[in-house]
Amino acid sequence: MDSIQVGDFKFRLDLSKPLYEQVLQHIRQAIARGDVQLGTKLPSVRDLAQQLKLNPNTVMRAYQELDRDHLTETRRGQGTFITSNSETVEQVKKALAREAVIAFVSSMKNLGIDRSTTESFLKEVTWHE
Amino acid sequence: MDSIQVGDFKFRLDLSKPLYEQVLQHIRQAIARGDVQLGTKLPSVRDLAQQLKLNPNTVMRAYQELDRDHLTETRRGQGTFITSNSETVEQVKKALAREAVIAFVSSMKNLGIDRSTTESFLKEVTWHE
DNA sequence: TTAAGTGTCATATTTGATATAATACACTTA
DNA sequence: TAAGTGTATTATATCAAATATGACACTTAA
Repeated sequence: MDSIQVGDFKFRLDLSKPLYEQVLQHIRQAIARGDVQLGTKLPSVRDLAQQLKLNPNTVMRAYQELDRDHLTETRRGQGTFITSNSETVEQVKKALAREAVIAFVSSMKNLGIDRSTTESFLKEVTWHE
Repeated sequence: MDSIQVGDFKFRLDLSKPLYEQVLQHIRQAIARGDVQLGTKLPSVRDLAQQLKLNPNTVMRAYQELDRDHLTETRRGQGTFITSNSETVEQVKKALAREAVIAFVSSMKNLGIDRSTTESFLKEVTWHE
């Protein structure tokens, strides 16, 4: 259990990818899953940085990308808040799902694996929700 | 069409990932797909490097990883040859497919998307072989 | 008004993986 | 022997990521 709980969010960081990207993904997924209430405030840049032992700039980069996707809104002097627009969340969620599907299908096709075989592979996976 | 044909292999390199990794993937996928005959010789390290305008060390790194997976065998002074063991190829192919499936399922679960919804997404994809 | 907490910006520096450059060595084959 | 193989070594260059540090503008509550 090398994951860190900060507010409503759980983070598990490693060296496989850029840290700012991992922070971004964790928060984005929490929002997409509905693990956090819409409209609530994210931890402050400095807070999160301190708790994750990261540089504030690294956290800020993640927050700015969330803003770009309109998953968050930043109010100067107040903080960064999760959007209250559930439709935006739904759109982003679908977009991310689509990306994942495209990447997956591409991988399988690159291996020369056809549709039905891919579906078979998928059926073999035990799916703990 | 910014892809380069070298022997039986087609390469399309970009800046999204390490070059040695892309070279590795292209060759690995060609073998897995059965696009190249088992037992045949890969382009020499120097040849491939020259044609792809890469450093020989970069190509060598890709070749060494292929060797590690036993997809190729290197004979000193002769070159690097694709394995003749079709079972090995089949194993690697399955392993790569499994990896892709695992990663995909993980992504979908991280988004809070269940199995049946995932299957629906998959059905929406047009699958040109 | 003030102080603390917010996001933001700018600049410089460090770090680590990637890639290149240039040689050299050992082996095989024609 | 010469040309073609893979391999190893050392040095250097490059670039994105991450850090360090300090400053600024705004909001809120004391």
